Amino acid sequence: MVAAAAENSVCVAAAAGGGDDDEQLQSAAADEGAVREVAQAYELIKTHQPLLLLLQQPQQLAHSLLSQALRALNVALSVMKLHRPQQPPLPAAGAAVAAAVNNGTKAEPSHPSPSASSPAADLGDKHSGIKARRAAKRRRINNGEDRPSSWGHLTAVPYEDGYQWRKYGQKKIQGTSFTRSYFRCTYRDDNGCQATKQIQQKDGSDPPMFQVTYTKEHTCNSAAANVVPNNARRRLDNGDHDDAIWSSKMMVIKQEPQADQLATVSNVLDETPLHVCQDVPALGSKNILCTGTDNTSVSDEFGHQIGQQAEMVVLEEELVELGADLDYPCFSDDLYLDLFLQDENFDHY
DNA sequence: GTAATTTGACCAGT
DNA sequence: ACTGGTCAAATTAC
Repeated sequence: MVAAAAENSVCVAAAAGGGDDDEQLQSAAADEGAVREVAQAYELIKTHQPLLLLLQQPQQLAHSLLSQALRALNVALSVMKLHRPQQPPLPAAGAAVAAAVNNGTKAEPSHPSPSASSPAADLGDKHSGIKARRAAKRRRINNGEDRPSSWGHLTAVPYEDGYQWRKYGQKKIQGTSFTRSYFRCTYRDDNGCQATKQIQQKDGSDPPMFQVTYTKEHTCNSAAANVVPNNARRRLDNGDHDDAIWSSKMMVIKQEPQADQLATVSNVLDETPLHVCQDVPALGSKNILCTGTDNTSVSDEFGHQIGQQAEMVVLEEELVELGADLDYPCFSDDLYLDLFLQDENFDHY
């Protein structure tokens, strides 16, 4: 949950071209979906927090986990809100979404209405054909026939999104050093779920960053069934990782064993119906979290020593400047937020 | 045997 | 013609 929530903190619109009406619509819809998902997770944890604090032992660990997860989600919402100030109102989002989005300034939709350009003006325009097609697409979008549903984010853990995917293709993309992998929902044939996902490794950094692009919403109920797909787990178990992406994943798992473990913990918190990672060591044996103000050295959920207390203060100030609501007393850094702050390309999305 | 991945081929859009 | 996305037969793993 923490990882997934933090991933969403760098959630961006996938349309890279920019400057087009359709892409603005897509971007708005993408952000809308991202905010909705984060808010849903936020509300879920918030609702179950009292119960978990009663049942989980040790309570301190449960408290730390929940606090960090809530904080990560809260920061993600704040950051998304900040970077999309002209986001149109959300249609049917929950109370958390409304509270989070309405907390700040809210402007009218930035994209012009379809009626902004008159049909008469389009006539005689040498680009009337293109405009007509765009208008037709807008009509399809408005009618729900061709709803824009492409969104993506930059992440170090491209496989851990709670859904099960089946790889159906891989391609070398022009101008990139790494192949792009294509996935579709495992339940496409069973449930007709049309969700697809593309994973493109962006660089060879440590950890490697991946651009993950989703298309179409899930219509199945496979969410959170597995943090790491079974097929990926199988391949990792076998040490079969010739593919650049698989090897990258292997690297992530090998270098950050706690990441996989934390995802498992998050799974438990999510009331996951199917829990497949029951062979991991006991929580107490791992340094998953290090929170609080007394620590001189701070670790992220992967166990990285990410800095001293003073650096945490600096990071917190940066977040406040970004508009994040750091209203959680158990503040600690996490890798993804760190990556977000370091991501110079973020503004381009 | 079943299910998932790999990879070259095919197709549509530009 | 080129490129990205998908298909499907072959291959691999359990």
